Amino acid sequence: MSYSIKEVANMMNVVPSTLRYYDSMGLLPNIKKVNGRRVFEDKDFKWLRVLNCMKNINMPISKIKEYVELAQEGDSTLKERYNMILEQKKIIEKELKALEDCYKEFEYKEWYYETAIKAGTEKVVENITSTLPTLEIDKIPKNERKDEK
Amino acid sequence: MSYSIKEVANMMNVVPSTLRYYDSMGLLPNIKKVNGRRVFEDKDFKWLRVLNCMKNINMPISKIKEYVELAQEGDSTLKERYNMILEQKKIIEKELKALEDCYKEFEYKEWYYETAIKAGTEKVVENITSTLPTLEIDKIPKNERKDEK
DNA sequence: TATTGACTTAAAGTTCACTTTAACTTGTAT
DNA sequence: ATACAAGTTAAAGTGAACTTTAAGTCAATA
Repeated sequence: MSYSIKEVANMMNVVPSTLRYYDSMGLLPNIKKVNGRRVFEDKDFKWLRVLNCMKNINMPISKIKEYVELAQEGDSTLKERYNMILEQKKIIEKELKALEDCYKEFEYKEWYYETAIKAGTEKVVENITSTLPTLEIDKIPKNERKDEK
Repeated sequence: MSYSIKEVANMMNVVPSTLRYYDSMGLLPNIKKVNGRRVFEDKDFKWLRVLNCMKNINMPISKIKEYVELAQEGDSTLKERYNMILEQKKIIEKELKALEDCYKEFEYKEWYYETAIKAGTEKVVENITSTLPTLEIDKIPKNERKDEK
């Protein structure tokens, strides 16, 4: 099967011009062209899935491009790519942790507003909040902070 | 206890000018000023934690500002704020799901490169990948896709 | 044959979230 | 007294990731 740029854009939940932009940045190597038009084939989706994933974790285009270029060079770059994957995995782990902490904060806020709405005022709830556990902001270790010298 | 802008910036892992920018955008209401200088107090950290959290989930500044303005208006906006929280909770849930799927993809990639490096070539692994489960990109329901008409 | 619709490129424009700069004020240390 | 460090504002600058525009190509249909 083959797919037009519009079809693939729909699958990835972006507009066609975004895919053209990615292509112009070198993120879509080896895409077939027929009469000057991009034709996506089943084999391309293996990479599109990874690309979609890299975009989801806000990996910068420059970094994705770097990965693409290494992949183009073949087996000699296996270790480098492996290391990139390990590094990104760590970044995802951090992001997941941050998101989970935020989720907890929002779960608390949900309860906060439910309680406040029942009482008709948040004055009541505000006093309870003082017993909240400390959150991410308090847990950032000194040595990981910016602007320290 | 009171804290300078630099101290608070360190705690939030940003630079002072970022906090000044947030302030200029209305994200830091009711911050005390002494001799024209911002002085952060313990009571401010309740909001700073929430702000930190909202930034973590990439909530746009305009939306955060909206929330701040509602909070400034007092109890009459409790329901509106409650709904914003519920909406954001849903967004976090989606983001968490996407991140988890990406994590799986990267776990697979880790195995992929470990196998390829052992074999000295990725040719061997490429054949195995065909049996991989489909990922997020294939699961996006038609009606949630952009550019459809 | 003419029109329509989906594509193409190159280049300019937009948005967002900072970041930097320049000129200035204030409190503390020498 | 003077210099320094750390803060201040307003305004201009930056970088990333698109998005739009303008002008054109091509294949299928009226």
